[in-house]
Amino acid sequence: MPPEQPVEPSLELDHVMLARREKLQRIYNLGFEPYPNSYNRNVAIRLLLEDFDALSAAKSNYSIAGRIISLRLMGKAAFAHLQDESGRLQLYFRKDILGDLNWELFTLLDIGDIIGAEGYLFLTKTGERSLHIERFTLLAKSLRPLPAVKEKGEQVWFRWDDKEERYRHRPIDLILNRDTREVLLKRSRLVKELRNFFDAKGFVEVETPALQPIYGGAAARPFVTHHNTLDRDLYLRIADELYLKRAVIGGMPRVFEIAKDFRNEGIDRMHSPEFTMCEAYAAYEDYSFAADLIEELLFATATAVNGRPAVVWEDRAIDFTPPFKRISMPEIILDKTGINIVQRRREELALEARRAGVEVEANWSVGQIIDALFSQLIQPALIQPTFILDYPIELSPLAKRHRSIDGLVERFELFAGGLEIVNAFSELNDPIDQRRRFEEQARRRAEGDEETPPLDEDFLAALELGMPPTAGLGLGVDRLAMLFTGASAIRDVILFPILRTRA
RNA sequence: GCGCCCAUAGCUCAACUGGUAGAGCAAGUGACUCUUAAUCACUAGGUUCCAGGUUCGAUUCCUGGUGGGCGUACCA
Repeated sequence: MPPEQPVEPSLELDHVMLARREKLQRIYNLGFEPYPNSYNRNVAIRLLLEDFDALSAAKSNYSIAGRIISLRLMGKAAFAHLQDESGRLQLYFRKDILGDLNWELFTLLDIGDIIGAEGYLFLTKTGERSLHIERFTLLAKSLRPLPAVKEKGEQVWFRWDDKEERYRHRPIDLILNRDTREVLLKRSRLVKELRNFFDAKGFVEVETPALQPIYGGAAARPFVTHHNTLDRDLYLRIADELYLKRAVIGGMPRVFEIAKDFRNEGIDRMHSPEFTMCEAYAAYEDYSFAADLIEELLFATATAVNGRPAVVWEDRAIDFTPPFKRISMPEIILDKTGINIVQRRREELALEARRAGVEVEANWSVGQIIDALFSQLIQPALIQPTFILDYPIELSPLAKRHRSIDGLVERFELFAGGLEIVNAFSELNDPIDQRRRFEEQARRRAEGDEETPPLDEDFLAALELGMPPTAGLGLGVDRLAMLFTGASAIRDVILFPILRTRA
Protein backbone atom coordinates (compact mmCIF):
# COMPACT_ATOMS: atom_id res chain seq x y z
CA MET A 1 0.00 0.00 0.00
CA PRO A 2 1.37 3.39 -0.92
CA PRO A 3 1.68 5.64 2.08
CA GLU A 4 -0.43 8.81 1.98
CA GLN A 5 2.63 10.99 2.13
CA PRO A 6 5.95 9.41 1.35
CA VAL A 7 7.53 12.77 2.08
CA GLU A 8 7.31 13.13 5.82
CA PRO A 9 6.67 16.82 6.33
CA SER A 10 8.62 16.83 9.59
CA LEU A 11 11.88 15.92 7.93
CA GLU A 12 14.26 18.60 6.85
CA LEU A 13 15.57 17.22 3.60
CA ASP A 14 18.10 18.54 1.22
CA HIS A 15 17.10 18.78 -2.40
CA VAL A 16 18.68 15.46 -3.34
CA MET A 17 16.69 13.50 -0.79
CA LEU A 18 13.54 15.44 -1.61
CA ALA A 19 13.91 14.53 -5.27
CA ARG A 20 14.20 10.86 -4.40
CA ARG A 21 11.09 10.93 -2.26
CA GLU A 22 9.20 12.59 -5.09
CA LYS A 23 10.33 9.81 -7.41
CA LEU A 24 9.14 7.30 -4.85
CA GLN A 25 5.70 8.87 -4.94
CA ARG A 26 5.68 8.74 -8.73
CA ILE A 27 6.62 5.06 -8.59
CA TYR A 28 3.59 4.41 -6.36
CA ASN A 29 1.45 6.47 -8.70
CA LEU A 30 2.50 4.28 -11.64
CA GLY A 31 1.26 1.27 -9.67
CA PHE A 32 4.64 -0.25 -8.78
CA GLU A 33 5.62 -1.53 -5.36
CA PRO A 34 9.06 -0.06 -4.59
CA TYR A 35 9.70 -2.42 -1.67
CA PRO A 36 8.54 -5.92 -2.69
CA ASN A 37 9.01 -8.92 -0.44
CA SER A 38 11.35 -11.15 -2.37
CA TYR A 39 13.05 -11.76 -5.70
CA ASN A 40 14.34 -14.90 -7.37
CA ARG A 41 17.84 -14.39 -8.61
CA ASN A 42 19.48 -17.45 -10.05
CA VAL A 43 23.12 -16.52 -10.46
CA ALA A 44 25.92 -14.46 -8.93
CA ILE A 45 27.51 -11.85 -11.16
CA ARG A 46 30.95 -13.37 -10.75
CA LEU A 47 29.76 -16.60 -12.39
CA LEU A 48 28.36 -14.72 -15.39
CA LEU A 49 31.68 -12.96 -15.85
CA GLU A 50 33.79 -16.06 -15.37
CA ASP A 51 31.82 -18.24 -17.78
CA PHE A 52 30.82 -15.42 -20.08
CA ASP A 53 31.79 -17.07 -23.38
CA ALA A 54 29.84 -20.25 -22.77
CA LEU A 55 26.88 -18.56 -21.13
CA SER A 56 26.49 -15.83 -23.75
CA ALA A 57 26.54 -18.40 -26.56
CA ALA A 58 23.62 -20.19 -24.90
CA LYS A 59 21.45 -17.03 -25.25
CA SER A 60 19.43 -18.02 -22.23
CA ASN A 61 18.13 -15.66 -19.57
CA TYR A 62 19.80 -15.03 -16.24
CA SER A 63 18.44 -13.08 -13.35
CA ILE A 64 20.68 -11.17 -11.01
CA ALA A 65 20.09 -8.71 -8.22
CA GLY A 66 22.10 -5.94 -6.65
CA ARG A 67 22.69 -2.25 -6.31
CA ILE A 68 22.88 0.21 -9.20
CA ILE A 69 26.26 1.91 -8.98
CA SER A 70 26.30 3.80 -12.26
CA LEU A 71 23.65 4.97 -14.67
CA ARG A 72 23.96 6.41 -18.19
CA LEU A 73 20.65 7.31 -19.75
CA MET A 74 20.56 8.11 -23.47
CA GLY A 75 17.01 8.91 -24.44
CA LYS A 76 15.48 5.56 -25.31
CA ALA A 77 18.33 3.33 -24.17
CA ALA A 78 20.54 3.22 -21.13
CA PHE A 79 23.52 1.54 -19.52
CA ALA A 80 24.00 0.85 -15.85
CA HIS A 81 26.35 -1.13 -13.66
CA LEU A 82 24.87 -3.48 -11.13
CA GLN A 83 26.92 -4.61 -8.15
CA ASP A 84 26.24 -7.66 -6.06
CA GLU A 85 28.43 -9.26 -3.40
CA SER A 86 30.46 -11.07 -6.06
CA GLY A 87 31.11 -8.41 -8.68
CA ARG A 88 29.82 -5.79 -11.12
CA LEU A 89 28.10 -6.26 -14.43
CA GLN A 90 26.96 -3.75 -17.04
CA LEU A 91 23.26 -3.78 -17.87
CA TYR A 92 21.74 -2.55 -21.14
CA PHE A 93 18.15 -1.29 -21.14
CA ARG A 94 16.01 -0.38 -24.16
CA LYS A 95 12.66 1.32 -24.17
CA ASP A 96 11.32 -0.81 -27.03
CA ILE A 97 12.03 -3.98 -25.07
CA LEU A 98 10.82 -2.83 -21.66
CA GLY A 99 7.65 -1.14 -22.89
CA ASP A 100 6.40 2.33 -21.99
CA LEU A 101 5.35 1.68 -18.40
CA ASN A 102 8.50 -0.14 -17.35
CA TRP A 103 10.61 2.40 -19.17
CA GLU A 104 8.96 5.12 -17.16
CA LEU A 105 9.78 3.21 -14.00
CA PHE A 106 13.34 2.90 -15.24
CA THR A 107 13.66 6.66 -15.62
CA LEU A 108 12.79 6.97 -11.94
CA LEU A 109 15.74 4.83 -10.85
CA ASP A 110 18.80 6.30 -9.18
CA ILE A 111 22.28 5.22 -8.30
CA GLY A 112 21.93 3.28 -5.08
CA ASP A 113 18.61 1.62 -5.90
CA ILE A 114 18.45 -2.14 -5.57
CA ILE A 115 16.93 -3.98 -8.49
CA GLY A 116 16.55 -7.46 -9.87
CA ALA A 117 17.20 -7.78 -13.60
CA GLU A 118 16.74 -10.55 -16.11
CA GLY A 119 18.16 -10.89 -19.60
CA TYR A 120 20.77 -12.47 -21.82
CA LEU A 121 24.51 -11.94 -22.00
CA PHE A 122 26.09 -10.08 -24.89
CA LEU A 123 29.21 -8.15 -25.75
CA THR A 124 28.87 -4.40 -26.45
CA LYS A 125 30.53 -2.64 -29.36
CA THR A 126 33.32 -1.59 -27.07
CA GLY A 127 33.73 -5.15 -25.83
CA GLU A 128 32.27 -4.97 -22.34
CA ARG A 129 30.50 -8.05 -21.05
CA SER A 130 26.89 -6.97 -20.46
CA LEU A 131 23.41 -8.21 -19.75
CA HIS A 132 20.69 -7.31 -22.26
CA ILE A 133 17.73 -6.65 -19.97
CA GLU A 134 14.31 -8.01 -20.85
CA ARG A 135 12.67 -7.18 -17.53
CA PHE A 136 13.64 -5.72 -14.23
CA THR A 137 12.07 -5.27 -10.82
CA LEU A 138 12.68 -2.49 -8.35
CA LEU A 139 13.54 -4.19 -5.06
CA ALA A 140 14.32 -1.19 -2.88
CA LYS A 141 14.23 2.51 -3.69
CA SER A 142 17.21 4.30 -2.18
CA LEU A 143 16.24 7.60 -0.58
CA ARG A 144 19.71 8.73 0.39
CA PRO A 145 22.38 9.41 -2.20
CA LEU A 146 25.67 7.59 -2.23
CA PRO A 147 28.76 9.77 -2.41
CA ALA A 148 29.71 10.35 -6.02
CA VAL A 149 32.54 8.09 -7.11
CA LYS A 150 34.02 8.31 -10.56
CA GLU A 151 36.19 5.48 -11.66
CA LYS A 152 37.16 3.45 -14.66
CA GLY A 153 38.99 0.24 -14.03
CA GLU A 154 41.85 1.03 -11.72
CA GLN A 155 41.62 4.75 -12.38
CA VAL A 156 39.61 6.64 -9.80
CA TRP A 157 38.80 10.33 -10.08
CA PHE A 158 36.80 10.85 -6.94
CA ARG A 159 37.44 8.29 -4.27
CA TRP A 160 35.43 8.24 -1.09
CA ASP A 161 38.16 7.69 1.41
CA ASP A 162 37.74 10.08 4.32
CA LYS A 163 38.73 7.74 7.12
CA GLU A 164 36.31 9.05 9.68
CA GLU A 165 33.41 8.96 7.28
CA ARG A 166 34.34 5.42 6.35
CA TYR A 167 34.30 4.31 9.98
CA ARG A 168 31.10 6.18 10.73
CA HIS A 169 29.23 5.02 7.64
CA ARG A 170 30.37 1.46 7.12
CA PRO A 171 27.44 0.50 4.88
CA ILE A 172 28.53 3.18 2.39
CA ASP A 173 32.15 2.20 2.85
CA LEU A 174 31.33 -1.42 2.09
CA ILE A 175 29.35 -0.49 -1.01
CA LEU A 176 32.00 1.82 -2.43
CA ASN A 177 35.31 0.41 -1.27
CA ARG A 178 36.21 -3.09 -2.24
CA ASP A 179 39.25 -3.12 0.03
CA THR A 180 37.05 -2.62 3.10
CA ARG A 181 35.01 -5.66 2.16
CA GLU A 182 38.16 -7.63 1.48
CA VAL A 183 39.72 -6.83 4.87
CA LEU A 184 36.59 -7.73 6.78
CA LEU A 185 36.05 -10.92 4.79
CA LYS A 186 39.62 -11.93 5.59
CA ARG A 187 38.96 -11.30 9.24
CA SER A 188 35.94 -13.56 9.01
CA ARG A 189 38.06 -16.27 7.41
CA LEU A 190 40.60 -15.90 10.20
CA VAL A 191 37.99 -16.40 12.92
CA LYS A 192 36.50 -19.34 11.08
CA GLU A 193 39.93 -20.93 10.76
CA LEU A 194 40.62 -20.41 14.47
CA ARG A 195 37.47 -22.39 15.24
CA ASN A 196 38.43 -25.12 12.79
CA PHE A 197 41.89 -25.32 14.24
CA PHE A 198 40.89 -25.65 17.88
CA ASP A 199 38.07 -27.99 17.00
CA ALA A 200 40.49 -30.27 15.14
CA LYS A 201 42.75 -30.30 18.19
CA GLY A 202 39.95 -31.46 20.46
CA PHE A 203 39.17 -28.13 22.11
CA VAL A 204 35.57 -27.45 23.09
CA GLU A 205 34.20 -23.97 22.46
CA VAL A 206 32.52 -22.50 25.51
CA GLU A 207 31.02 -19.15 26.42
CA THR A 208 31.87 -17.42 29.66
CA PRO A 209 30.24 -14.35 31.23
CA ALA A 210 30.81 -10.94 29.75
CA LEU A 211 29.07 -9.45 32.81
CA GLN A 212 31.13 -10.30 35.86
CA PRO A 213 30.77 -9.47 39.55
CA ILE A 214 34.56 -9.33 39.83
CA TYR A 215 36.78 -8.70 36.86
CA GLY A 216 40.14 -10.38 36.53
CA GLY A 217 42.59 -12.32 34.40
CA ALA A 218 44.46 -9.24 33.20
CA ALA A 219 45.55 -5.83 34.39
CA ALA A 220 43.22 -3.19 33.02
CA ARG A 221 40.61 -0.69 34.10
CA PRO A 222 37.16 -2.16 33.54
CA PHE A 223 33.85 -0.79 32.34
CA VAL A 224 31.28 -0.72 35.13
CA THR A 225 27.60 -1.30 34.55
CA HIS A 226 24.61 -1.86 36.79
CA HIS A 227 22.00 -4.60 36.99
CA ASN A 228 18.68 -3.17 38.13
CA THR A 229 16.96 -6.23 39.57
CA LEU A 230 20.03 -7.50 41.39
CA ASP A 231 20.74 -3.89 42.25
CA ARG A 232 24.45 -4.23 41.99
CA ASP A 233 27.32 -3.19 39.82
CA LEU A 234 28.76 -5.60 37.32
CA TYR A 235 31.92 -5.34 35.26
CA LEU A 236 32.42 -6.04 31.59
CA ARG A 237 35.08 -8.72 31.33
CA ILE A 238 38.67 -7.70 30.73
CA ALA A 239 39.69 -11.34 30.07
CA ASP A 240 38.10 -14.80 29.88
CA GLU A 241 40.90 -16.47 31.80
CA LEU A 242 39.47 -17.09 35.27
CA TYR A 243 36.23 -18.59 33.96
CA LEU A 244 37.92 -20.82 31.39
CA LYS A 245 40.12 -22.20 34.17
CA ARG A 246 36.99 -22.93 36.18
CA ALA A 247 35.83 -24.99 33.19
CA VAL A 248 39.14 -26.89 33.16
CA ILE A 249 38.78 -27.51 36.89
CA GLY A 250 35.29 -28.81 36.20
CA GLY A 251 36.63 -31.50 33.93
CA MET A 252 36.80 -29.92 30.50
CA PRO A 253 40.44 -30.52 29.66
CA ARG A 254 40.52 -28.54 26.45
CA VAL A 255 38.41 -25.41 26.10
CA PHE A 256 38.57 -22.26 24.04
CA GLU A 257 36.55 -19.11 23.58
CA ILE A 258 36.55 -16.35 20.99
CA ALA A 259 34.93 -13.34 22.60
CA LYS A 260 34.96 -9.61 23.12
CA ASP A 261 36.95 -8.23 26.02
CA PHE A 262 36.44 -4.68 27.23
CA ARG A 263 39.12 -2.44 28.66
CA ASN A 264 38.39 1.09 29.74
CA GLU A 265 41.60 2.57 28.43
CA GLY A 266 43.05 4.73 25.74
CA ILE A 267 42.18 4.36 22.07
CA ASP A 268 44.89 4.41 19.43
CA ARG A 269 46.01 2.60 16.30
CA MET A 270 46.65 -0.63 18.20
CA HIS A 271 44.00 -0.44 20.93
CA SER A 272 40.24 -0.55 20.88
CA PRO A 273 38.15 -0.48 24.08
CA GLU A 274 36.32 -3.57 22.88
CA PHE A 275 38.41 -6.14 21.12
CA THR A 276 38.28 -9.81 20.28
CA MET A 277 40.35 -12.24 22.27
CA CYS A 278 40.82 -15.92 21.59
CA GLU A 279 41.77 -17.85 24.71
CA ALA A 280 42.48 -21.58 24.89
CA TYR A 281 43.41 -23.91 27.75
CA ALA A 282 44.84 -27.44 27.57
CA ALA A 283 45.09 -29.60 30.68
CA TYR A 284 48.20 -31.70 31.30
CA GLU A 285 50.28 -29.43 29.07
CA ASP A 286 52.74 -26.60 29.67
CA TYR A 287 53.83 -23.46 27.87
CA SER A 288 56.08 -25.35 25.45
CA PHE A 289 53.01 -27.12 24.19
CA ALA A 290 51.30 -23.74 23.82
CA ALA A 291 54.23 -22.42 21.77
CA ASP A 292 54.14 -25.45 19.46
CA LEU A 293 50.40 -25.04 19.09
CA ILE A 294 50.73 -21.34 18.26
CA GLU A 295 53.33 -22.02 15.56
CA GLU A 296 50.99 -24.46 13.93
CA LEU A 297 47.99 -22.19 14.38
CA LEU A 298 49.59 -19.11 12.84
CA PHE A 299 50.84 -21.06 9.86
CA ALA A 300 47.39 -22.55 9.33
CA THR A 301 45.45 -19.31 9.72
CA ALA A 302 47.83 -17.19 7.65
CA THR A 303 47.62 -19.73 4.87
CA ALA A 304 43.84 -19.98 5.12
CA VAL A 305 43.41 -16.22 4.94
CA ASN A 306 45.94 -15.30 2.26
CA GLY A 307 46.77 -18.56 0.57
CA ARG A 308 50.35 -18.42 1.82
CA PRO A 309 52.10 -18.14 5.17
CA ALA A 310 53.87 -14.85 4.48
CA VAL A 311 52.31 -11.40 4.75
CA VAL A 312 53.45 -7.85 4.16
CA TRP A 313 52.71 -5.43 6.97
CA GLU A 314 53.95 -1.84 7.22
CA ASP A 315 56.25 -2.52 4.25
CA ARG A 316 57.87 -5.52 5.89
CA ALA A 317 57.57 -9.17 4.97
CA ILE A 318 56.59 -11.39 7.88
CA ASP A 319 56.76 -15.14 7.43
CA PHE A 320 54.69 -17.41 9.66
CA THR A 321 56.37 -20.59 8.53
CA PRO A 322 57.50 -22.58 11.60
CA PRO A 323 59.69 -22.84 13.52
CA PHE A 324 59.65 -19.36 15.03
CA LYS A 325 62.63 -18.01 16.90
CA ARG A 326 62.48 -18.75 20.64
CA ILE A 327 64.58 -16.83 23.11
CA SER A 328 64.24 -16.20 26.79
CA MET A 329 63.63 -12.69 28.02
CA PRO A 330 66.79 -12.59 30.19
CA GLU A 331 68.81 -13.79 27.24
CA ILE A 332 67.52 -11.31 24.67
CA ILE A 333 67.90 -8.39 27.09
CA LEU A 334 71.45 -9.48 27.89
CA ASP A 335 72.19 -9.86 24.16
CA LYS A 336 70.82 -6.50 23.10
CA THR A 337 71.65 -4.32 26.10
CA GLY A 338 74.29 -6.16 28.11
CA ILE A 339 72.05 -5.98 31.16
CA ASN A 340 71.58 -9.09 33.26
CA ILE A 341 68.08 -9.12 34.74
CA VAL A 342 68.19 -12.39 36.64
CA GLN A 343 68.06 -12.02 40.41
CA ARG A 344 69.03 -8.38 40.48
CA ARG A 345 68.43 -5.81 43.12
CA ARG A 346 66.10 -3.03 42.17
CA GLU A 347 68.55 -0.17 42.62
CA GLU A 348 71.29 -1.69 40.46
CA LEU A 349 68.85 -2.58 37.74
CA ALA A 350 67.30 0.88 37.77
CA LEU A 351 70.74 2.40 37.37
CA GLU A 352 71.66 0.18 34.42
CA ALA A 353 68.31 0.77 32.77
CA ARG A 354 68.71 4.53 33.03
CA ARG A 355 72.18 4.19 31.59
CA ALA A 356 70.64 2.34 28.64
CA GLY A 357 68.30 5.29 28.08
CA VAL A 358 65.15 3.96 29.73
CA GLU A 359 63.33 6.25 32.13
CA VAL A 360 62.64 4.58 35.45
CA GLU A 361 60.07 5.91 37.93
CA ALA A 362 61.07 5.88 41.59
CA ASN A 363 58.28 3.53 42.67
CA TRP A 364 58.77 0.92 39.97
CA SER A 365 59.41 -2.69 40.89
CA VAL A 366 62.11 -4.89 39.34
CA GLY A 367 59.44 -6.36 37.10
CA GLN A 368 58.29 -2.98 35.85
CA ILE A 369 61.86 -1.96 35.07
CA ILE A 370 62.40 -5.15 33.10
CA ASP A 371 59.15 -4.57 31.27
CA ALA A 372 60.22 -1.05 30.33
CA LEU A 373 63.62 -2.31 29.14
CA PHE A 374 62.00 -4.93 27.02
CA SER A 375 59.14 -2.96 25.51
CA GLN A 376 61.29 0.06 24.68
CA LEU A 377 64.54 -1.53 23.54
CA ILE A 378 63.63 -4.97 22.27
CA GLN A 379 60.00 -5.31 21.23
CA PRO A 380 59.89 -2.82 18.32
CA ALA A 381 62.59 -4.82 16.51
CA LEU A 382 60.73 -8.14 16.75
CA ILE A 383 59.39 -8.21 13.20
CA GLN A 384 59.55 -11.91 12.35
CA PRO A 385 57.43 -14.08 14.65
CA THR A 386 59.43 -14.49 17.85
CA PHE A 387 58.62 -16.19 21.13
CA ILE A 388 59.96 -14.36 24.16
CA LEU A 389 60.00 -16.85 27.01
CA ASP A 390 60.25 -16.60 30.79
CA TYR A 391 58.98 -13.40 32.34
CA PRO A 392 59.57 -11.78 35.73
CA ILE A 393 57.20 -13.22 38.29
CA GLU A 394 55.80 -9.87 39.41
CA LEU A 395 54.31 -9.14 36.01
CA SER A 396 52.61 -12.51 35.79
CA PRO A 397 50.40 -13.27 38.79
CA LEU A 398 48.60 -16.13 37.02
CA ALA A 399 51.64 -17.98 35.63
CA LYS A 400 53.47 -20.90 37.18
CA ARG A 401 56.97 -20.44 38.58
CA HIS A 402 59.76 -21.44 36.23
CA ARG A 403 60.87 -25.00 36.82
CA SER A 404 64.55 -24.03 37.00
CA ILE A 405 65.07 -20.26 37.19
CA ASP A 406 64.14 -18.41 40.35
CA GLY A 407 62.21 -15.17 40.00
CA LEU A 408 60.80 -16.07 36.58
CA VAL A 409 57.61 -17.72 35.43
CA GLU A 410 56.90 -20.08 32.56
CA ARG A 411 55.33 -17.58 30.26
CA PHE A 412 55.85 -16.46 26.70
CA GLU A 413 54.58 -13.76 24.45
CA LEU A 414 54.72 -13.96 20.70
CA PHE A 415 55.66 -10.82 18.80
CA ALA A 416 55.34 -10.18 15.08
CA GLY A 417 55.67 -6.89 13.26
CA GLY A 418 56.63 -5.41 16.62
CA LEU A 419 53.16 -6.22 17.96
CA GLU A 420 52.28 -8.46 20.85
CA ILE A 421 50.08 -11.16 19.36
CA VAL A 422 49.95 -13.98 21.91
CA ASN A 423 50.38 -14.24 25.67
CA ALA A 424 50.62 -17.73 27.14
CA PHE A 425 51.80 -19.56 30.20
CA SER A 426 51.98 -22.69 32.21
CA GLU A 427 49.00 -21.81 34.36
CA LEU A 428 49.50 -21.43 38.06
CA ASN A 429 47.58 -24.26 39.72
CA ASP A 430 49.00 -24.05 43.25
CA PRO A 431 46.14 -22.40 45.17
CA ILE A 432 48.37 -21.32 48.06
CA ASP A 433 50.83 -19.63 45.72
CA GLN A 434 47.95 -18.11 43.76
CA ARG A 435 46.46 -16.63 46.92
CA ARG A 436 49.82 -15.14 47.89
CA ARG A 437 50.20 -13.56 44.47
CA PHE A 438 46.70 -12.12 44.58
CA GLU A 439 47.44 -10.71 48.01
CA GLU A 440 50.59 -9.09 46.66
CA GLN A 441 48.40 -7.59 43.94
CA ALA A 442 45.88 -6.42 46.50
CA ARG A 443 48.69 -4.52 48.22
CA ARG A 444 49.52 -2.77 44.98
CA ARG A 445 45.86 -2.01 44.44
CA ALA A 446 45.69 -0.49 47.90
CA GLU A 447 48.63 1.69 46.89
CA GLY A 448 46.52 3.12 44.13
CA ASP A 449 47.22 0.92 41.09
CA GLU A 450 43.80 1.07 39.46
CA GLU A 451 44.63 -1.57 36.90
CA THR A 452 45.16 -4.37 39.35
CA PRO A 453 41.98 -6.37 39.73
CA PRO A 454 40.44 -7.18 43.14
CA LEU A 455 40.94 -10.57 44.78
CA ASP A 456 38.57 -13.22 43.45
CA GLU A 457 37.70 -15.62 46.31
CA ASP A 458 35.35 -17.61 44.15
CA PHE A 459 38.12 -18.33 41.69
CA LEU A 460 40.51 -19.32 44.50
CA ALA A 461 37.88 -21.69 45.89
CA ALA A 462 37.65 -23.33 42.47
CA LEU A 463 41.42 -23.59 42.27
CA GLU A 464 41.48 -25.22 45.70
CA LEU A 465 39.41 -28.06 44.26
CA GLY A 466 42.49 -28.89 42.22
CA MET A 467 43.34 -27.86 38.65
CA PRO A 468 45.50 -30.12 36.51
CA PRO A 469 48.72 -28.68 35.17
CA THR A 470 47.44 -26.57 32.27
CA ALA A 471 48.75 -24.57 29.36
CA GLY A 472 46.81 -21.39 28.58
CA LEU A 473 47.06 -18.88 25.77
CA GLY A 474 45.41 -15.67 24.71
CA LEU A 475 45.58 -14.45 21.13
CA GLY A 476 44.67 -10.94 20.00
CA VAL A 477 42.36 -11.57 17.07
CA ASP A 478 42.19 -7.96 15.93
CA ARG A 479 45.95 -7.60 15.82
CA LEU A 480 46.35 -10.84 13.97
CA ALA A 481 43.72 -9.63 11.53
CA MET A 482 45.75 -6.44 11.08
CA LEU A 483 48.87 -8.41 10.22
CA PHE A 484 47.02 -10.72 7.87
CA THR A 485 45.25 -7.91 6.00
CA GLY A 486 47.97 -5.27 5.97
CA ALA A 487 45.78 -2.93 8.03
CA SER A 488 47.73 -0.32 9.95
CA ALA A 489 44.93 0.62 12.35
CA ILE A 490 42.81 -1.66 14.52
CA ARG A 491 39.70 0.24 13.38
CA ASP A 492 40.27 -1.04 9.88
CA VAL A 493 39.64 -4.62 10.98
CA ILE A 494 36.63 -3.80 13.15
CA LEU A 495 33.36 -3.56 11.23
CA PHE A 496 31.83 -0.91 13.49
CA PRO A 497 34.60 0.64 15.58
CA ILE A 498 33.74 2.84 18.52
CA LEU A 499 34.04 6.55 17.79
CA ARG A 500 33.24 9.69 19.65
CA THR A 501 29.57 10.51 19.29
CA ARG A 502 28.70 13.26 16.91
CA ALA A 503 27.45 16.49 18.43
C1' G B 1 46.19 13.11 29.38
C1' C B 2 49.72 16.34 26.44
C1' G B 3 51.48 18.51 21.59
C1' C B 4 50.73 19.79 16.40
C1' C B 5 47.21 20.24 12.44
C1' C B 6 42.18 20.44 10.22
C1' A B 7 36.59 22.04 9.78
C1' U B 8 33.66 26.49 3.32
C1' A B 9 27.42 23.60 -1.34
C1' G B 10 25.34 16.49 -0.73
C1' C B 11 31.04 15.16 -2.05
C1' U B 12 36.28 16.93 -3.24
C1' C B 13 38.35 21.48 -2.92
C1' A B 14 39.28 27.20 -4.17
C1' A B 15 38.84 32.49 -2.37
C1' C B 16 46.22 37.15 -2.62
C1' U B 17 48.21 40.95 2.88
C1' G B 18 40.44 41.26 6.29
C1' G B 19 36.21 43.91 1.42
C1' U B 20 30.05 39.69 3.07
C1' A B 21 31.80 33.07 -1.42
C1' G B 22 33.47 29.97 -6.64
C1' A B 23 34.73 25.36 -9.60
C1' G B 24 34.31 20.10 -10.72
C1' C B 25 31.34 16.06 -9.40
C1' A B 26 26.46 14.79 -7.42
C1' A B 27 21.09 16.79 -8.00
C1' G B 28 16.72 18.87 -11.23
C1' U B 29 14.82 20.02 -16.45
C1' G B 30 15.52 19.24 -21.76
C1' A B 31 18.15 16.51 -26.10
C1' C B 32 20.16 11.70 -27.30
C1' U B 33 18.48 3.53 -28.93
C1' C B 34 26.08 0.51 -27.87
C1' U B 35 27.43 4.21 -23.37
C1' U B 36 31.20 3.59 -19.76
C1' A B 37 34.71 9.72 -15.76
C1' A B 38 28.91 9.17 -21.48
C1' U B 39 28.14 13.97 -23.98
C1' C B 40 25.60 18.88 -24.75
C1' A B 41 22.36 23.03 -22.89
C1' C B 42 19.88 25.27 -18.90
C1' U B 43 18.47 25.48 -13.44
C1' A B 44 18.79 25.21 -8.38
C1' G B 45 21.93 24.59 -4.28
C1' G B 46 25.70 28.18 1.40
C1' U B 47 23.85 30.00 9.32
C1' U B 48 31.76 29.43 5.55
C1' C B 49 31.35 23.78 12.64
C1' C B 50 29.31 26.59 17.27
C1' A B 51 29.57 30.88 20.86
C1' G B 52 31.88 35.27 21.96
C1' G B 53 35.52 39.23 20.73
C1' U B 54 38.55 42.90 17.59
C1' U B 55 37.02 45.82 13.18
C1' C B 56 33.27 50.45 9.30
C1' G B 57 33.47 45.32 7.55
C1' A B 58 35.52 38.43 9.52
C1' U B 59 35.53 32.32 5.59
C1' U B 60 40.14 35.12 6.75
C1' C B 61 42.55 37.82 12.98
C1' C B 62 41.86 36.59 18.62
C1' U B 63 39.55 33.59 22.81
C1' G B 64 36.64 29.55 24.24
C1' G B 65 33.87 25.22 22.79
C1' U B 66 32.55 20.91 19.61
C1' G B 67 34.10 17.17 16.17
C1' G B 68 38.14 14.93 13.61
C1' G B 69 43.32 13.51 12.03
C1' C B 70 48.44 12.66 13.28
C1' G B 71 52.20 12.17 17.02
C1' U B 72 53.16 11.06 22.17
C1' A B 73 51.89 8.94 27.07
C1' C B 74 48.97 4.99 29.52
C1' C B 75 47.18 -0.05 28.30
C1' A B 76 51.65 -7.50 31.96
